[in-house]
Amino acid sequence: MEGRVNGMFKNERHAFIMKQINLHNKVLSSELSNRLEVSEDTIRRDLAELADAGEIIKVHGGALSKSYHYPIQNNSVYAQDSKKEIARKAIKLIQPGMTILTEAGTTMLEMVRMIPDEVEATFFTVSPLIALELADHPLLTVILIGGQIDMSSQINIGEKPISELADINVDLCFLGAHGLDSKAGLSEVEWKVVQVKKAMIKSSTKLAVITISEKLNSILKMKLCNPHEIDYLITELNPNDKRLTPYKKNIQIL
Amino acid sequence: MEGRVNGMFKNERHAFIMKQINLHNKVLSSELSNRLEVSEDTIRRDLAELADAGEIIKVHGGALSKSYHYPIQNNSVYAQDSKKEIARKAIKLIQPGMTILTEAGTTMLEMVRMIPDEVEATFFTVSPLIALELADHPLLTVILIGGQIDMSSQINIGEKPISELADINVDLCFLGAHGLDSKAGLSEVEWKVVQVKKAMIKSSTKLAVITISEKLNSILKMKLCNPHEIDYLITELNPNDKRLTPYKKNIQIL
DNA sequence: AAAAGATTTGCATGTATTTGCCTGTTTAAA
DNA sequence: TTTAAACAGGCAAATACATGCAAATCTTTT
Repeated sequence: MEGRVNGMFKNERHAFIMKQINLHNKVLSSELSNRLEVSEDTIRRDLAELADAGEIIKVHGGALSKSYHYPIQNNSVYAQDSKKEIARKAIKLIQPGMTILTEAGTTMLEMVRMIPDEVEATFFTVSPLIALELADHPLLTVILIGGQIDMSSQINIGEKPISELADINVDLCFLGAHGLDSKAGLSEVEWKVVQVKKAMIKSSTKLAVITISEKLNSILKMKLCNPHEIDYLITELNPNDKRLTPYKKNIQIL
Repeated sequence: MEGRVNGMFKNERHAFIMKQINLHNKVLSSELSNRLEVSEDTIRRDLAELADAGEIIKVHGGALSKSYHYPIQNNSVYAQDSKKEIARKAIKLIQPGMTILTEAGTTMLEMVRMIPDEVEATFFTVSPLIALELADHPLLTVILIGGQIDMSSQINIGEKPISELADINVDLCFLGAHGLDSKAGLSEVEWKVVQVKKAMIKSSTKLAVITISEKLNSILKMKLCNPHEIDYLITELNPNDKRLTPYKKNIQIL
């Protein structure tokens, strides 16, 4: 029927797939099909060939790295759809040329994955995982703020990131919420994490808080910031949902 | 029938094709045929000649730059086993309480995965992926040296990591080798990467070079360090293998 | 300068690859 | 169990390819 749709050779596709697999240790046929703009059949054949060559391990729906082991276990799918919806809203805040600061978390990861390839912006982040995912986007400049890795929060903590954050000034900061209350504002559990996030807030002109509705109206031990310091609140709910009413006073709901 | 349509000789076409390939990393037969106003047969013959001469890599529908495909595909079954063997040797260098600096690369990743859980040490790294993998080990302290992510090398580059590296002092540095020669020492392709790796070497008391034997006896554009600056050389070969003899003068072979 | 030889190129023929679509089947999750 | 997604295999179309050949051009020789 047709030889090659766009200008990508089979070899290039294979190379791309291998790169993705080396990076993420897994690929989904559907995603590849989308990204490379070829049919799923073609991707299936590609994966079959690579698997035949012993380069990857084929599984139902995609393929895995031959030496897989990876710190990303995305098995709590319960809120997957919500997170996608949140991500969709959050991406609208990203304007071309912006400088953006993000933290870690599955919602953030979901958002980062949904950023279109055409977006051009500069991202700072304290999360290695987010940084790697961002770096997949061709037009993004990604700057990882180093430090000691804290596995429970998946971000870099300590003195170094805090002082580095003090030196930057970004347009927009995306934070997840562990605790969020209309009166008490953002709160956290861990002191070390709070220190870093406070520094993140201080470095940013605007603050967007991203969270699933479950986390609303909860107050945790460590206070992070007041409600009026938050500029945008993004949840999976409709902005007019009455659960969001208490927040409307200070915050723009998306 | 007709020899040359317009005023372009075969050599000129070849030169043009090489220019295009160096510029875009790939060419399409159809495009070239259009652009140069010759038949696709002629282009095919041109590409075949250039491929025979080893200048390019021919693929169905066009050709790719040699350097494009080179660094990507090194995941044969054999190489995988070699990397495990290398990793086993490298781990023996890790003593409890040590401070260690590592770069990126699949061999490094393999090594990091094989580190036993009981090992207690401090790791610095410029690779987000390695950092995440290291952070899986309960007793390791992992410090990620931040900076702008360079996707081709998978490490953080730029001024920041270099100045940060200047502030630390570690017992042992693990480097992979892109080019290694008994007389010329370590070499690299990319300037930006060289800068970071030089800083890594400077911060370290001992230097261990990790590489599969394929990479031995190769010299690349950018020099990284002299052979006598290398303390350990780790390959998948038996230390008594004669291919390693030239290196024994300056370096301890594991 | 003319003839002979070599090279280069386009064309025609038949073959091979690549790819999307179609069918029905298997698989995995709700 | 039911249902949607993923799969395998076959088919058809569009290219891409290899080969042989003849014409045009270039090179060498006479």
